[in-house]
Amino acid sequence: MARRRQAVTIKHVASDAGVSLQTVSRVINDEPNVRPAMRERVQEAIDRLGYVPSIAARRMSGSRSYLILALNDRARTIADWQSREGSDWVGQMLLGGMLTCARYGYRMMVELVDTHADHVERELAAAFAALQPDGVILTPPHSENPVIIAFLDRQGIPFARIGSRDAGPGVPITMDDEGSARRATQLLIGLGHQRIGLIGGSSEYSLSQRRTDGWRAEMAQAGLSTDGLFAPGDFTYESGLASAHALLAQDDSPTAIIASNDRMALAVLAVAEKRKLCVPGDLSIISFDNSAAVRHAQPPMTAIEQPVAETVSQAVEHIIRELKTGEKQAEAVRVPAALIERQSTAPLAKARDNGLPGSA
Amino acid sequence: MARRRQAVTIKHVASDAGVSLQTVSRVINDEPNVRPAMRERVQEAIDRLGYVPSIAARRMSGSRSYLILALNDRARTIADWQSREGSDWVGQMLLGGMLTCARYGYRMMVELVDTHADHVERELAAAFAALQPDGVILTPPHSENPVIIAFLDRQGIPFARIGSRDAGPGVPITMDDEGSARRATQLLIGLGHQRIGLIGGSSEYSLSQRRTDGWRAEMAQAGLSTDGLFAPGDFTYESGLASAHALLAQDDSPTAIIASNDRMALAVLAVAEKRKLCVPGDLSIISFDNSAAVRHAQPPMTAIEQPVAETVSQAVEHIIRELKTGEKQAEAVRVPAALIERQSTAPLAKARDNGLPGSA
DNA sequence: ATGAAAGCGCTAACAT
DNA sequence: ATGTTAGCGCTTTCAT
Repeated sequence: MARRRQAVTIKHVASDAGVSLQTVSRVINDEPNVRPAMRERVQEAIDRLGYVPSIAARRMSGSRSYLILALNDRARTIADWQSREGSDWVGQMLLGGMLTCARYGYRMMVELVDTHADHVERELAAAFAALQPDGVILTPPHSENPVIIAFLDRQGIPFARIGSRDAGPGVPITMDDEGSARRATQLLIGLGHQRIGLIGGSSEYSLSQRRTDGWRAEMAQAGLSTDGLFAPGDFTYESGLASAHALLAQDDSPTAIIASNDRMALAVLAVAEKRKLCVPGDLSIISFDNSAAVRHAQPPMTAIEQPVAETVSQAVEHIIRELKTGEKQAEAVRVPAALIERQSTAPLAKARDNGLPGSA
Repeated sequence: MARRRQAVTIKHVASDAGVSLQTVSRVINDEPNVRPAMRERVQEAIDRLGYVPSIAARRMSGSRSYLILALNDRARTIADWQSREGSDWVGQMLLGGMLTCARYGYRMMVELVDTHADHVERELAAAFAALQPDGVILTPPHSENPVIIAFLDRQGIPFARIGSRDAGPGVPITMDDEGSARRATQLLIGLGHQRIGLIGGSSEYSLSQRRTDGWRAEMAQAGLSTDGLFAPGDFTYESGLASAHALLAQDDSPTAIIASNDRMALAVLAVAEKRKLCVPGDLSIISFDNSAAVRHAQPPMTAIEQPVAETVSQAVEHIIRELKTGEKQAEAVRVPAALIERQSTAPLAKARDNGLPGSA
């Protein structure tokens, strides 16, 4: 193993440009008190030598690590990767996060942490001691884990909480769950549906509540009842099956169902098929989460896109801004989500009202 | 911005245990020349204080960075993420890579690099200067980029080349492309097919050639001709459409087609539908790459699983072994891939021979 | 088997 | 506006 030292250091640049280390440091950190001519001379030496500062050395001298850590739930993330269902949270995070980080000279690293477990704190402390990140992005369900939030607050480190609207330390950023649920409900109402069911998400996620709230609010505004139209779920396919069965077994069963994620939407589709209900002829379905499986389902499903990349990108922007200016962002951010119409939603078939299956 | 210093350093541990820094260093690095009793005493102090070494400080003193860099092609990776088609290379890389790294106290970082471009070298040098990784994992098409390989070789850094079988510096690791192609061909021959077509992958990837070779070899072994049964492709859906049309427009068109990736397989399915061919009644299809879209297609497709996670995991193991022992692994590694049968493959329908569509 | 001293590349604090 | 000095936390010599 050859000892791999930095090939070209700030010293080389300094001697090449005939200035002190400090002046070079000022140039690379874009600090004041350097005359333009001098700045130019130093920059030229930097370019000529191909100098790039070492992150490790910068961190050592008590400055930035230029690292932003994305904290994801270990069990969930691994399960998602293993299922290969294409609900590619981490990929979308990296898409938004890495590219935005790169624009500011930062890098993004993914770290897996167990939400449940008494050792969260130790795990976090270890990751921080090893990596010393400058900022952190929390994803659900970490975004609302009081232990994690308190830890980050104590560190005095800027962080974003994705999927949370709670006040408190850290910037809360959501993907407008309530608004999306309202828009989905609106779409169905516009198609003539009146009995619109909703399968909720895991109560561990506050966004589940917000989606349910949005649906209830929109139904109420249209003067429609939600009695017997809510079924609980926990984001698993199995819970989707159970809830779809429960909703559709009723006398006055819904003519449309909104599922709080993609797997439960696929479950609704499966149940509809089993009950010989045509989608969208007899039953309209809308999925929260526009994953590959949803798009390739038969029929392709109307879905709400989760703008994960855009959300993480904004989170990074906030963190870096706070790092630079020191001012905390107080207000919550809400990233709009698109509703994509496909073939799982259709006008309510009148024929069904007289009890006859199928159309005229 | 509070100055964030290391909370507990090697100094704290040393004074807590009443030994010198050096002894603590020996313990955490598992070096010899420490008496068991002393080792234990130090370890206890480490545990009590929750000490974790700083990666930056370690790197600074000319030792490891405990970082393994995964180099992915920028354009391709971003396009994959944006398409959201669920062919989740990076996710699977992280699944295999991060977890294996963690077992050895390493971390994995993803870095995007342009394969084409005169500035590859500068980009690489910058990433290395900033991050100083201990090892690198090259993914296609980087795995066969001579500029990148030469650069890494000059650095004297251990690296793996995924998807390459070429000799040279770095450990070549493939997912047994040739064997998988043979097995897919075998399956179809076993079902009675004789005219088995193949749509090749981009010639920029050597694995494309290996897949084609496997198919040709297996056909030859069964005494079957491949005349007019090969169509070129470049992994895009569009190229899949063109090639499927070309193959199926012939008089003596194939009764089965193997597509060198998932998108082209989906294209074959679309073309079959347009030509009123039943899958698998009139045409069997096998996809290289078992992505979500392939599994949710109508019908769900028989596919070859790309064991990306396992492959990257093995790559990490090799790199860390080389880091520890200093000995290079010479032989190429071949990770077996599973062939998953679904409903896009079926026995050759005899009825079709007399020109009548459908079965008896 | 253990310890002491030097230095890695950089920045903060303090000169000038 | 520029330079000098003193570490940051750790590992590598080199003593003992």
